[in-house]
This record gives sequence, structure tokens and C-alpha cells, in this order.
Amino acid sequence: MNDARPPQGAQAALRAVRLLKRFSIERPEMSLAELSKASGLNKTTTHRLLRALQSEALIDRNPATGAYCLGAGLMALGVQALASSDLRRRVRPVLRALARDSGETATLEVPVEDSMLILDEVAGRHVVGAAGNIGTRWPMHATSTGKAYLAFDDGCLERLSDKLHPLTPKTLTQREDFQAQIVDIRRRGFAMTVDELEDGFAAVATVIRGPLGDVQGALSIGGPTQRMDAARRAELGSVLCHAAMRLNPRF
Amino acid sequence: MNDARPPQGAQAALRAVRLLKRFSIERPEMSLAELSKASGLNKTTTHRLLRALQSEALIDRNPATGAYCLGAGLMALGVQALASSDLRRRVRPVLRALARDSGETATLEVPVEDSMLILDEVAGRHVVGAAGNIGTRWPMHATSTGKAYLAFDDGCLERLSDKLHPLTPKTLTQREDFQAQIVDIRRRGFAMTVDELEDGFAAVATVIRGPLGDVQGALSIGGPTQRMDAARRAELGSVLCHAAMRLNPRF
DNA sequence: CTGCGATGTTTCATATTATGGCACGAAGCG
DNA sequence: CGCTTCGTGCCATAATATGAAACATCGCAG
Repeated sequence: MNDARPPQGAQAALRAVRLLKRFSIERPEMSLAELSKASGLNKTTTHRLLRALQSEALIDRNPATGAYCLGAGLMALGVQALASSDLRRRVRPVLRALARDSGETATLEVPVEDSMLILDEVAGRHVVGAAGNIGTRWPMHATSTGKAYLAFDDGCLERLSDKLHPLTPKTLTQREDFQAQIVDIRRRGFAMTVDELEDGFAAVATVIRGPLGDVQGALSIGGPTQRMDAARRAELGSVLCHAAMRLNPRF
Repeated sequence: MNDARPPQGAQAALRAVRLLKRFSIERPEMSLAELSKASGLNKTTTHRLLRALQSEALIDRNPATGAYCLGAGLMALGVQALASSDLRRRVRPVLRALARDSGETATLEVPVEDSMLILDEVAGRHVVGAAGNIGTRWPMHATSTGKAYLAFDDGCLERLSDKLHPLTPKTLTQREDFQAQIVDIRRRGFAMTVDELEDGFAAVATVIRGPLGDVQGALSIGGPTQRMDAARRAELGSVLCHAAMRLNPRF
């Protein structure tokens, strides 16, 4: 999880970024008034910021309705970010090996705020290069990778929001239960989710460390819960730990 | 091509965005000093903006070197932009049909500044869903889609930079030659590139219009120049025009 | 046709906010 | 060890962003 407290003297930039983040799958288009109200900004200010973003192609408008939406420039930047990810390049072959050997789907994820973002993905059997979920995010507290982060990245756990909202009946929502699992994870070396993120889905995960011991990302292997009994999870967990170890430049 | 002149009173936001855009494939990581010099901003100002961007996860830092790079938050936003693109959803089936019928690769592109950005892509034969180029950009003056835009979007041509830099020996670099082609394109209804973008690659393209007659994007079909003689280009051109017509909600 | 209520847009005086010169501490290098 | 170059913090200045209010459009209903 990244630190960096909000700095002084760049509020306009911050507000602009926050405006961009207000868009979601459910609300891909918003009117000026909506955006203004939702972000608590003055209508004029909102308008000015949107204009600036539009001039840089990060914001676009529906020519028919005049509604604001995310622009094509963001796509370009996003792809740029993806392409220049050194981590992704380095881990890619490992991901492929994991998917091949286990037959399940392997992912590389990084934290973004309270979520884990899928940076890369290799599906197990069937579809080979399918990367349909790259760029999507899942709540940190319900994913195996998120738990791994929380357990192994210093100070990460403290920053976790107290609101652990349930995604399934099995999702952990009590801080104490969570804390207990974290202890297990630290001892075991890898984390897991069983039906906590989505019913019928289970995964194991561990973190990747850089040369300085810093946590750079998390690896996971996941599939249908039926194929993921305790024994299989343990086996995949150790495979994962081995892979993560070999990714550390110190070894 | 989008209008929207740079507004007043949002310079901080503009500067922040411009900082993000300074990163490229060649320079995925930059130091504070480099960024500061390259963007002409004061070192302190640059630092403050980067901090703000980092706190929103749009900027990340290499923990070993301290160098700045694009952050994971940008990926999330980019994917968001892609997913919420109504145009893409609408055109997707048409793209598939074009690729299937022609056997060549079909793309949907939109303008971003002086480039055309690939919003969606369906490959012809072999690899079916391969979308390896989504999000990449090509100079407007050397692509078939770019030429289509320049010919059919009002005021677009005037905004074209005077600097037409060559990508191959065949790239048009003289404004007069270009102007002449534009006339042809307008009459013909579709544009083409033959070895102008990359040697051995040819494509035809036309624009998609919205209900108000506004240009929303451009479609292209492209492949190896050998398979793309004049007769084939004419045939594919009319196929393309037909597809574009059917995409217009008025018909 | 007319008035109402909503939208997006522009203007402008105000003071909040961003700015950049300067200085400091820490690495990296000769 | 001194020199350079890096990222970072401080602070007075003024340039910049801000938000109230007014304007311009549009769709809708009386």
C-alpha cells in the first residue's frame, strides 16, 4: 500500500483527479451539476476543471446530451502505464508458468487505495491469453492478494478502513477475525480467500518483494472452490511462495 | 478532433496532466530534475504536483532509485474509460463482421491530439480476439483513419500541425499533396494509406457519424500491401462505407 | 405563446492558493 | 574529503483559483 499523504499547495490538481475518479461503470456519464454536487465543489470550479481536463482529452463530452465522460486520453495514459510497468514484464513468464503448472488462473496485482488492481492475468486451461480482467479492482479485504499485502506490507494493515463490507456471506467483516487471519498468514507465508470474494471462487496469494525487502506486488492462483480443497490450497501456496522467492533479485 | 481551448484558472491541473504526459515508452521513469527541466516548471512546483499525483496513485516511484513513473491508478482510470465507451460497445459487432468478411484486421479509432488512438481492434484470420494494439497511437497524417478524420470532421484539417514528419519514404510531408488527397477522400468517401505508416502495410478507412452528423470515430480495415491492390482497396472501401452508414442511428 | 425551472456558461472582485527563490540534508562521484 | 546533484522543506510574494451572482439556452408545462 502506498503512503504519500495529501500535500499542500496542489489542491486544484487534486480536485481535478478526484473528479476523474468520480466516474464509474454504473455512472459513465455525468452532468456538470451532478459532478459538482457529488464532489462538493462549486459549479464554476467544477466547470473550469472539467474544461482543463477536456482540453487535454482526459474528459470527453457526449455531443448529443452534453454530458461529461472519461476521454480517450485516459486510455492512452493507462496503456502507457501498463506498458511501462517493469514489474509486469518481469513477472509475466512466472505467471505463465504458474498457470500452466496449476491449470488455474494466475494474476499479478498491486494495491490502489483500498483495492487490489489486476495488473496482469494468465488463464489456466481453455482460453490462453485471455486477459479480460486486467485493470479491474477488487476490495482489498476480500481478496487473497489483498490479505497478503495487509499481512506483509508494513503499516498497510493500520491504514485499512474499518468498514469491511461483505461481498458474500463468508466475507470477513469483523476486525478481530481479520486480525487472527493475518497472524496465520504471516506464519504460513501465503494468504487465501474461500468464497469470500465471490461464491464458488477460491484463491491463494503471496507477495513479491524487491531487492530492499519492499513489497512490490502480489501473486495469486485462483479457481472454482470445488477444485480448491485445503490440501490443494496448501500445495499451491507453497508453489506460489517458491515462485515469489525466485522473483526476488537477491536470490 | 476535439476542440476545447485551454481555459483560464486551472493551470495547476493542466500542469499536472502535462507532467503525466511527459512519460513515454522510451522514458518510463524520470527523475524530478528531468521532469522539471523537460516541462519548464520550477523544481519545487514539479515536486508538489508529483506529490499530489502520487497521493492519488497516478504516479508511482521506484523504491530503489526514487525515480518517478506512471502509477497503477492510471491503469484503473484507463480501463474505466475503455469500459464505459458507449461507442466501442456499439461498434464492436460491426468490427467483428468486417474482420470476418474481409479476413483482414479491423479497428475503431478516435483522435487524441495529433494522433489516432486505437479504441478497439479485431484481427482477421489467425488470432481471433487479439487486441494487442488497443490504446496505442499513430500520427494522424500517416494513418487511413486520421486522413478520414481530417477530411470529414469540420475544422479538423485547419488544426493539423504543419510539421508532417515522415515515417516511411512514402509518407506525405507536403501540405499541398495532402490537401489534394483530402479532396479525393471527400469525393470517394473513404481514405487510404499505402506504405505511408509502415512499409508493407496498407489500410482503408472512413468515419462514423452520430445522429447530429458529428464525427464520432473512424473505422479501418488493414493488412499487408500485397493483398491490398487498388481493386481490393476500392472494394473494402465501399464495404466500410456501407458499415459506417448502418452505424448511423438515423438509418 | 409564455413563464418556469433546469441546464451549462461567463464575468469579476476577493483572498485563498500556488508559486519559485533559497536553503538544508543526503547520497553519489571524482 | 570537497564537489556536485539529488529530493525536500520553508516562506514572502503575487499570481492564481475561487464562488456568488448574472447570463444564456433549452425543455417542459401551463
